[in-house]
Amino acid sequence: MPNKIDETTRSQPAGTVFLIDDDDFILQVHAQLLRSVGLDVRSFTSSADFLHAYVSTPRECILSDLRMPEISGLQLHERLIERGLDTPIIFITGHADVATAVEAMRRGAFDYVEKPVHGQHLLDRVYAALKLSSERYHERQARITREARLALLTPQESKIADWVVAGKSSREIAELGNISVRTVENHRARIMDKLHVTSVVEMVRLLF
Amino acid sequence: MPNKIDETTRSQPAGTVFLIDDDDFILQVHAQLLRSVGLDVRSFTSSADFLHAYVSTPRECILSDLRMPEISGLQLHERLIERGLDTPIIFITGHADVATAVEAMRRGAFDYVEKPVHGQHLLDRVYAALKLSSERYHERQARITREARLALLTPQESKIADWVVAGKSSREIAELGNISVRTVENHRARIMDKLHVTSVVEMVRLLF
DNA sequence: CTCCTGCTGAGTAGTTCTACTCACGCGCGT
DNA sequence: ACGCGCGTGAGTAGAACTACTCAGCAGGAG
Repeated sequence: MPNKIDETTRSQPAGTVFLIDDDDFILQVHAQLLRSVGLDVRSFTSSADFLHAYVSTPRECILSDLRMPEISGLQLHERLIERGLDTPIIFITGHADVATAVEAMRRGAFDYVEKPVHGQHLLDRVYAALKLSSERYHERQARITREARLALLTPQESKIADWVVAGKSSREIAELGNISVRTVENHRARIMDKLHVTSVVEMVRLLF
Repeated sequence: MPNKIDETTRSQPAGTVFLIDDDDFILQVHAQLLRSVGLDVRSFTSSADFLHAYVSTPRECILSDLRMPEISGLQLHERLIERGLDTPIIFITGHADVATAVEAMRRGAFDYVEKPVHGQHLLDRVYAALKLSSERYHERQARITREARLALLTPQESKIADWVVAGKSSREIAELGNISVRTVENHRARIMDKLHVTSVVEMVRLLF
């Protein structure tokens, strides 16, 4: 029946690799390697080009040269972090020094590979990076959902929600907030409604 | 009144540094630097000596040479990981190569410093490592407490506890376990008692 | 065999939560 | 001025949970 695999299904187990290198030849060699195993490859000859075109996907990683004109690999990494992005990034370099390598790793680079690159080794690292990316994507999605729900709450409601999650009973909350128990119960009902939960336990699991 | 500061209070804000280097001179230089800022320093001339004497403390880190006879720094790190220990480890090395450095960082080393060592820089990294150690210590303590509580539960009780945390009501649990609602309620009471919690919310926060 | 623990079940009573409904006052924007 | 969102409060009813007590039965340890 399914003679046509849709985009989502196809890109899910594979993934996207953003390739950045100022050397066109290297770019093509790496692209070919990655494409040969079914990965979606996007090539860029400069950090600026990449930063301009980059749109986050659910399962991705960055494979970047370290030494490049204008925006170096480390600077690129910094820019991404500034944007709040935690896409796994693998650096490839020919002329490596220990200090730079350690600095890159300390700042959270996923890996640091020296040229000449060994094909299978690179693929292994790329797959590991993609796996991490996928995990982070799902965490992020969960967080976004949670925050969207929280945003629906009025200030008073979220204050009361915090107390509920802290384990306070309606009566205790009433005392803490100098309001009646009935009002607390009304707020609780509205909170549960807005958060789409049916019990306190679900609510705690969502907000804790 | 408190003219005598007890051991706990004194070692809390400072911390312990385990120093490992096969070069006695280096060992003494580093020890002096660290002791000058009030840190508790334990020196070892080999990984084996250290591994034999090592007892975990709440706030500590390891400062180890990388290249040593018999058990190298990387191997030492591996042994620690095998033992389930995540003590922050800072490697110091004179003859560094990028591959080793990256490998060490990838495996979770806290930092990797090249000789000659800049005093203040090293101290900064040591303090950061101690901070991480302290955080992990508290997390670990919390986990141990939780597991100790869980161990008190009988098999049936922990099964029911899981269902409660999953948001099931007593009636639902009764159906799932083919037992009466009253029995579930009895188990719940005993569970809350054993876990030292006074509400379902506390229980969820403890076990989730 | 007897004792102890774990699992099961129930009675009773009280507290707490949930699900509805309705209502008043305040401030804000049209 | 009017509507609307927000916070406040309440009535009613039922469901769910908590806190005690008691008790039978199976299985393992002594």
